[in-house]
Amino acid sequence: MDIENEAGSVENSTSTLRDACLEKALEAIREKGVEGLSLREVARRLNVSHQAPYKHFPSKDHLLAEVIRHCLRDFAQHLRASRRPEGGTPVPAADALRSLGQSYLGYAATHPLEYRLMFMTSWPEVSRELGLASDARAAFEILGETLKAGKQYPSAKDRDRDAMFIWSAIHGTASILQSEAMAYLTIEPEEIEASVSHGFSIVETLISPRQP
Amino acid sequence: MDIENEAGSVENSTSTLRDACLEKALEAIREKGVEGLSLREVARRLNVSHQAPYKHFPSKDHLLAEVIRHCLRDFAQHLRASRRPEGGTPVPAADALRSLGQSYLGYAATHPLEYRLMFMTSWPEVSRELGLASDARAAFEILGETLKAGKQYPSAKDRDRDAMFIWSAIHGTASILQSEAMAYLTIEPEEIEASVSHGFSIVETLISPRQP
DNA sequence: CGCCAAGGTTGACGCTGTCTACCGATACGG
DNA sequence: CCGTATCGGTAGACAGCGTCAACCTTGGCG
Repeated sequence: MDIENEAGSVENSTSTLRDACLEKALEAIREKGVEGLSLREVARRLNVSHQAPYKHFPSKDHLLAEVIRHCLRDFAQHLRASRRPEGGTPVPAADALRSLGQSYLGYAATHPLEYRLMFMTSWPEVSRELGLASDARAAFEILGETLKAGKQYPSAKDRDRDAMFIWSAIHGTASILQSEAMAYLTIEPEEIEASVSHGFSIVETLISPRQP
Repeated sequence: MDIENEAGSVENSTSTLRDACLEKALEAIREKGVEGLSLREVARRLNVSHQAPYKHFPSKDHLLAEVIRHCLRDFAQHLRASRRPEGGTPVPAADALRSLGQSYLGYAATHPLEYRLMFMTSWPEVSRELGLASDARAAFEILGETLKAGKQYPSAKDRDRDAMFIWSAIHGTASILQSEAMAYLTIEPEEIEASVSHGFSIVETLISPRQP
C-alpha cells in the first residue's frame, strides 16, 4: 500500500510490490547476511503487513530463489557486455577470453554479495523446481561461445573440457579472493594482482598453444 | 546428564558434552542443512535441556565455528596423509602433486558437507576472533610444501603464484563438482572424469614445463 | 563447615515463518 | 445493475528459534 515510488520503473507496472520485495530483500541481505534475511523485515521496509509478501511469494525460499535468479541474469548480461565494451565494436577474438575473465572477476569484486548468493550459497530447495539451473547454464555458455570463436576445436567435448577447466580456475580465483580466508589473511594487493595475472597467462597459453 | 556413551572415546574425557555437541551439530547439519542447525535441536538429540550447550559455547555461532575448525583440521590431516599413503613410504616427488590433488578432490567428494562448511559457507562473525583462518592456512601450506619439494623456484613469490593458481583451479573444480548447478545439470560422469583429468594434466605441465 | 564455581535445570522474552480468517476493491457474467 | 469471485491487502495465532535470567545440585577446597 505504501510502496515507495522509486525513480523511473514506468515500464514495469506489473505487480510493483513483487519487484519491491526483491529489491528490499537484496538490500536486507546486504546489511544482515543471507542468514539474517527475514520476510517480516522485508515487509517492514516496505511499510506493509508481514503477510503481504506472501501474496507474491509462496514462501521465504521462493523469494530467495527469485533474488538469486535476478542475480544470475544480471551476471550473464554483465559477461555479455564484456564482448562489446561501450563503443559497440566487438572485442577481437584474441582478447575476448581475457576480457571475459576480467569481466568475471570484476563482477565478483564489485558485487561480492551477488556472487556469493549465486555460487557460494546453497540454493533453497525450491530452486530445482523453479528452474534456476537453466539461468546458471546461460551464464556458463557465454564462456563456451567465446572459446568457440577463439579456437578451432576437434570436437565439442574438447571445447567443453577446456571450458570446464577455465571456469573452475576462474571461479576458484574469484571465490578465494573474497573468501573468509582471504579476508583474514594478510597478503599484499600487488601480489594478488600478480597471481591473478599469472593465472590469466596460463589459461591463455592453454588456449593458443601453437603460436610462438 | 544423559549423554550417549558412544563406542570408545576413552581418552577424550575432558568435557564430554562439549564434544558430543560438536558431533551432534555436524549430524544435524547433515540432515537439515546449515540454515537448519539449531542449538535446541542439538540439545534434544543429547537428551539435555535447551540451555546445556550454552555452558560450553557462548553462542550458536561459536558452536558452528568450532565445528568448522574441526573440519579444517580433519581436512588438513587428510591431505597430509596423501603424501604417505598407508604403507609408510612417501610418494615420489613427481607424483606428489597429482596425489595431493586427488586427495583434495576425494575429500570434497566424500565429505561434501564438511567441504561446503569450510569453503562455501560464510563463516560466522566470531570465526575471526577464534582464529579459524590459521587452521585454514595450515591446510593451504601443505600445497606450498608439496610444490617446494617438486620444483626449484627462483623465489617464494613465484612458488606462491603457482600455489595460488593451483589452489584456485582445484577449489574451483571441487566446488563446481558439488555445486547446485552440477546437481541440476545432466552431464555424463565419464565426461566429468575426463575434464578433471584434463585439468590435472594442465597443472602438471605447468609445474614441470621443461621435460619432454 | 562455609563457600564458590561448574554444569545442569526451568522459565520468559522477542524474534521468526507460516497457517487461517477476514476485508475491500475491482472485473465480469446474468 | 446486481451478485459474486478473485486479487491483494490486513490482523491474529501458533510453534520454534536464540538468548537472558534465575535457580538448583554437586564436588573440591580453605
